[in-house]
Amino acid sequence: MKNQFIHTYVSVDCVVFGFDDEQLNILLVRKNEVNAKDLKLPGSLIYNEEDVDDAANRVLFELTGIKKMSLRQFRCFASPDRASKPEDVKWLDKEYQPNINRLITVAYLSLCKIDRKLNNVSKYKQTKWCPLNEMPKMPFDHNKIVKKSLIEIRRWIEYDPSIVFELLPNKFTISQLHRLYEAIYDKQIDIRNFHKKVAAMPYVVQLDEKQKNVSHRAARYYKFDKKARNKFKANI
Amino acid sequence: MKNQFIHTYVSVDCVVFGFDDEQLNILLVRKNEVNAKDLKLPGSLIYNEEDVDDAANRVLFELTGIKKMSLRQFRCFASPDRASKPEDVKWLDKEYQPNINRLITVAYLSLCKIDRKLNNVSKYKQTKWCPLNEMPKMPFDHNKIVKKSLIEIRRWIEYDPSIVFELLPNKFTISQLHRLYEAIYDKQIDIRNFHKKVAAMPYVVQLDEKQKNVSHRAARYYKFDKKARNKFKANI
DNA sequence: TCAAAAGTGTTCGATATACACCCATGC
DNA sequence: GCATGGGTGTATATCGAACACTTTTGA
Repeated sequence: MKNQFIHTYVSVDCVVFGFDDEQLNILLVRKNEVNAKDLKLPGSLIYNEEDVDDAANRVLFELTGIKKMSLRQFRCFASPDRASKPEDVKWLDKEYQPNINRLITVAYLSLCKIDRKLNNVSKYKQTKWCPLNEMPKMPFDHNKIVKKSLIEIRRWIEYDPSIVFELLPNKFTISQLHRLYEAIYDKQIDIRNFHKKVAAMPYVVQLDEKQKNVSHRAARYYKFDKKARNKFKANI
Repeated sequence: MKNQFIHTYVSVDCVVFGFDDEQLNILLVRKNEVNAKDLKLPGSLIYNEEDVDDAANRVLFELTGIKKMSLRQFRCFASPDRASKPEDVKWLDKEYQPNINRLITVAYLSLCKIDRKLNNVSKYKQTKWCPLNEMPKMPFDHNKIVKKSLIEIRRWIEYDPSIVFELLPNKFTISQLHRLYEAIYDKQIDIRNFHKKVAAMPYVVQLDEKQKNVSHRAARYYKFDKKARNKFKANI
């Protein structure tokens, strides 16, 4: 047995984005009491007969109860010292087993409606939607992963603009969609140009329904039409 | 020791693109005689104290003698059966050690001038630039990796158009650059519009030199100016 | 009637596309 | 002189950016 080659555990970590009508949030979890204050990205070691994509799907299913969430692998993080801080080693000891000297992780992006009822009870002591600008200090290199994920989510949306609707309720107003775009790109977007842009999306369809009991002109609701999206995609 | 979690070796595999003035090529290698006919992607298991990026740099350095080649991680391939074909297991036995039951790999893109003298002697029995449309059947999931890499290289170039110059000689003609773009995007590009496009790149600068001994009007040479590129980038 | 957010068009500049002929060179 | 590839300009369409006022509703 040559010893110079790494022989290691591999994990997945998921950066799950949500949108609270004001800003992007990321779903963090706390699993046990070792470091009571430490929230982290949801993740897991991967099993023997499991692909990394399947492991990410499993983690997300345990969190949300959704079988096949949209997800996108974006990077393997493998710095030799990413799991070497004493508190992180301690956490690994307790959560998995002692003597995990090194841990490689594969990071995933995913999107989730923020009002989705989560499987709080089963696996996690706590789950928390955390606004992007209030990220706590997290264990391992999770802060670095979140930072990189912001670049990737923009690239993902550029590649497939229709995924943003996974961040919105089934019916939404143009205004909500507008705020979402502003949050993602972190800049102001002219509302008139934005209306035109949305009008050019055949997969955003107007509903008959309007807002009720709002102290201003009621906004129309829209929905995302998946079939129209697929037809539209096929034409490009 | 819980047994259900994967405990595995991790490798890197590099898809190195080159351009032969007609089409894109990929650099394949053959390391030993076990499967004498099998060319594969250059790669290596990663060492104990090594990051994956460093491992990819090491593989590329051993191939080309270049210390810091441009490279880009694009995906972790971890299907449980990717290294389970008998001939692949046999290869791992011989090349590394027996009983590697599973192998996860992290795939990288890189670019190399095709006339670069390679370190043929040292490590590889054979290295070969292989045109994209003549890819042989390769071991593991290397054919799948190459397929995915084609999508990624376009995304990379869109993100940073100036990397294409790593595929061309230090001095090149517009015509060469034109053929390269056509090969990358696999479509015809109008030459007049292309000239305009190049003229708008401040980092592509005309040289005084022209082609010699060609049986047609001699083309001007151009070079890529890295400093101008960086200044240009900073302005965006 | 006031506050608050919804909804709506036009103009301009930049960028991408389509398209055809003359030029320089070696043989 | 001819075959081969090099080099050039103009017109049109498309897309994104800038910009301000009227409408609807509840309080």
